[in-house]
Amino acid sequence: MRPVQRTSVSDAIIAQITDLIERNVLKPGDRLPPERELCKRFRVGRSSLREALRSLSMMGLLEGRVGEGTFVCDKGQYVERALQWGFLLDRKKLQDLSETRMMLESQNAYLAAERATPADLAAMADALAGMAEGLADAGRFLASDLQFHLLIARATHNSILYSLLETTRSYLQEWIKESLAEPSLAEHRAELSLAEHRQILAALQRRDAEAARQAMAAHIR
Amino acid sequence: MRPVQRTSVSDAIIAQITDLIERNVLKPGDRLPPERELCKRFRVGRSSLREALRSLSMMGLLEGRVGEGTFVCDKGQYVERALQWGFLLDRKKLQDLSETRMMLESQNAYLAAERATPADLAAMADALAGMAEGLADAGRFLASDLQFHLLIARATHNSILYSLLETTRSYLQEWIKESLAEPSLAEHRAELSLAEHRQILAALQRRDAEAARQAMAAHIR
DNA sequence: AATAGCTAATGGTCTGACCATCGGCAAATA
DNA sequence: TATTTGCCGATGGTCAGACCATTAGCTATT
Repeated sequence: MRPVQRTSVSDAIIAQITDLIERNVLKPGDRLPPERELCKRFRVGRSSLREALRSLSMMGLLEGRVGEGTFVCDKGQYVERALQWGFLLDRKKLQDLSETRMMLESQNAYLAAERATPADLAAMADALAGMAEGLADAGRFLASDLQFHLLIARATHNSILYSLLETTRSYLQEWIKESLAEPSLAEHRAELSLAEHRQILAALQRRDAEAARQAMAAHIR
Repeated sequence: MRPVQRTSVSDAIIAQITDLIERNVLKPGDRLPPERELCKRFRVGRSSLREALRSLSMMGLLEGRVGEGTFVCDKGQYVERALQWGFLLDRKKLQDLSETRMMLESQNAYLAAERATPADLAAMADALAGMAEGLADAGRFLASDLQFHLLIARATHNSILYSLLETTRSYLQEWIKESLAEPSLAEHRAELSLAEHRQILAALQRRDAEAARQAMAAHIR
């Protein structure tokens, strides 16, 4: 004998809808049928359906607009929502997350050195140029900085690694902002950061994987 | 003029409850008042309340047990769950996943070499013994194998890394099973695998992080 | 051609009801 | 006395129906 499988109606609906989104039957921007219609199709009450939709909204997969309908969010939104609960993180967890990110980034740099296409490298160079131009404009500098890191992840041509790094994106952004926060050191730090990024890019262009990894590790540290 | 803030009842409830948990007024294991009671306190309908509770359950903050009540989950599993949802969406790429796993495992070995406690190492030795005894018993061998890898992840004492590896585990378990499936090679492979595990453990015991990483990388490759 | 008003559709919320399950208690049983 | 059985109330899970606020799109007035 073994524990019987006890399924909840809402969970079943959640599973079905996420499956549809995964299989791309429901594409970002698509509108779902009205709730009352879904009730009839799923043969469930509106409460159960709404609990499911609410959970999916909370995860950033769906978005309900009064009077219009329920829509599929474009991918990537779910991460922001999820990490919006960041304030619940205790210190240990922040440390763990930071460590995980550093590991991901340095290893990404290693893989990127082996796999980056000329187009990838050109995009990174662009991002670096953006950082250089934005030395005085903190907002632009940060945006270019973030883009640079994401471009490296993309250059691994590994969707999982990219998605993992993107998951930590908002946390990453906050971290970058803080690291440049002190007004007195801002300029100096920015220049230092820029120099480090140039080292990373140089290693990538040389296809020197080990150097790229170490440069990235040093940069983040 | 600016867009007026339109607050949703469920969101307000979610905010209140998460706030209570954050301030530790609600501790893990605590039981919430019954739903009908909460309705009266919050002055809301049961639908809205349940949508809120359902979302919190989905995030791993609460857990509802029929006939008993609603309880606060222990040890925030929310981040892990968020990450889990994160890349649940674009699997399909076993190659990428496999590569990610190799990266995680080798890096885990590196960290574990620096941080494993004597108890961690002892547990790994036990798992290795289990593998040795299970050379003839495929099921037991695989179970010990899996446990060994999880123990390494645990030895990093980084909850995020552990949960990431555990998540990839379910996807790759089938694959591991198949890799040992060929009857002719089974014994040979198992012995080889055992030897490789011994090398990894030896490196961990020597606190040789680099060797541990390389041994793990070689093993998985 | 532009605006104001109307209408239907839709998500958001509330209420009341019924069901399945669980814990605890009392009665029946050994 | 100790154990089992059956029952009852509490609770989460589900359903159905209703009302409200908002939205888009159409219509008629200006």
